[in-house]
Amino acid sequence: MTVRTRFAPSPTGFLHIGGARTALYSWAFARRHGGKFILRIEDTDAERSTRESEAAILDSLKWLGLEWDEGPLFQMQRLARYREVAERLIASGHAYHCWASKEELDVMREAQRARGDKPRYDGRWRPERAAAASLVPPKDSPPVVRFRTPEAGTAGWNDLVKGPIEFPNAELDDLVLLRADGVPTYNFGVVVDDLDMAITHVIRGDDHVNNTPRQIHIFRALGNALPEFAHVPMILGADGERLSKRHGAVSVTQYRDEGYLPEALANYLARLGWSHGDEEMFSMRQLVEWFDLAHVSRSPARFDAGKLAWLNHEYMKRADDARLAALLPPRAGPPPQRVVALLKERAATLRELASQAEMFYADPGAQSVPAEARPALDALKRSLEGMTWERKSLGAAVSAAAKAHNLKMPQLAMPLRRVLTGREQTPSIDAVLELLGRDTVLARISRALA
RNA sequence: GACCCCAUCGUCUAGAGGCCUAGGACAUCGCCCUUUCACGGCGGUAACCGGGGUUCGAAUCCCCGUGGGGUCGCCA
Repeated sequence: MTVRTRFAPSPTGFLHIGGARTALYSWAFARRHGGKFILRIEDTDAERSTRESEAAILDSLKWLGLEWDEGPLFQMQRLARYREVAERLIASGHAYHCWASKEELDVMREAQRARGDKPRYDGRWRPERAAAASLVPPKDSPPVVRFRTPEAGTAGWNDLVKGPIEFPNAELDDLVLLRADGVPTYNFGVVVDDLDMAITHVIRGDDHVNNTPRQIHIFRALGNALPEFAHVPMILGADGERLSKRHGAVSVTQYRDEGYLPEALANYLARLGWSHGDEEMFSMRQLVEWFDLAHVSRSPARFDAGKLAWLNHEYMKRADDARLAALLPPRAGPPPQRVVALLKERAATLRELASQAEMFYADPGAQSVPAEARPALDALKRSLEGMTWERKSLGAAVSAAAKAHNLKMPQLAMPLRRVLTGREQTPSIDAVLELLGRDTVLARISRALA
């Protein structure tokens, strides 16, 4: 049997890093086993689903390199199928119509809560109970379809990351399968789709653990074997709270926009909650080779922006100059590729790289020079005028000028940095001179000396 | 509150009864390199939540506490 996994986001917002990691694991697992990774869009929440979110999610997945083999498949295009399956469940006695209004249910839950009970549907429209209570279906309002959940016994499975999990059925109630308008609810859509798509391994967030027993009952009622389930823990903020906007960037697109490299984010996310011994840096290729559910952590992990930045920096240092240059905003001046070669080692993100690159593109304006450095700077200027414009000799010229005027290297190099770039923190001075070019260098020194 | 799950350095983790006087990485601290800032090199501080068992032996198994997270919708 070939492995088939899926990622099933609802298009109600950007792709969060938690979702991205789930998708990554799901993808890696499929690839690892030579299976298929399928994308499904759970757009049954008409209120909140948007095309923009859908596009953002697909973009994020592609950017991370998570290519899917089938889909995207849209639930709203499968309404007839859900209705058909619901009818089957009604026919077999596993589901029934319910006319309880939302107001009525609110009152019921309120009363349960007041009594200290867990709020849940009481099964009042189960056919036998409705008959016993002489309930009559109202003519004007169409019913929803509810699932008849077993009242005794338990539902359990062997979770591929958490191990055996079991819920008493008494904890569950009769959930809605189909709304009055025929749109399926989450738990029903998932089961029908996972069945139709022949999903073998359901890898999803921890927040779905409680839905699993309900889905198991539906799978069984439909007479089907269960897929394997694997619930991966949540990602929490640095403070241990559920990740939210106030923790800073939480969406994949935000990280992209802030200048992170996709392979770095993917690597970080993969490592956050999964391990292969002590490996910290690995390619997607290696991830696919190594990935296994057994080494996914069972407890939630805190997101560490500092470590992500470190990893990104590592990838930046190793990245191809031309590639990084192409990712920077275009500027007129020294060849971006050479600027990148000089700076990538000192920038943790593309954003930082771009801002540092400005030292080679923006005119720093007039800079003052300490009196003690003026004679040496003037001498340097003269020797620069006719010399070969090559890094090694440029460096020699600077140190010669400093020595001739009894200055320590920093006493000349620092003012020179300021004059040329407006900054005191730059790559080595000879490299700066070379890249800036003779005309610019001479013009700026003259201006400073004037 | 009920139910479910979890628990190793500040953080991410290695660890599947003896290999652990608990390893790695980020962060942090110190030293070295150095014309600045970085990079790099070397070194340090730092953890098995608590209590009971089981065992010749427990970070690893069991129980109870405690703590954390998740879920209790015609939202996914």
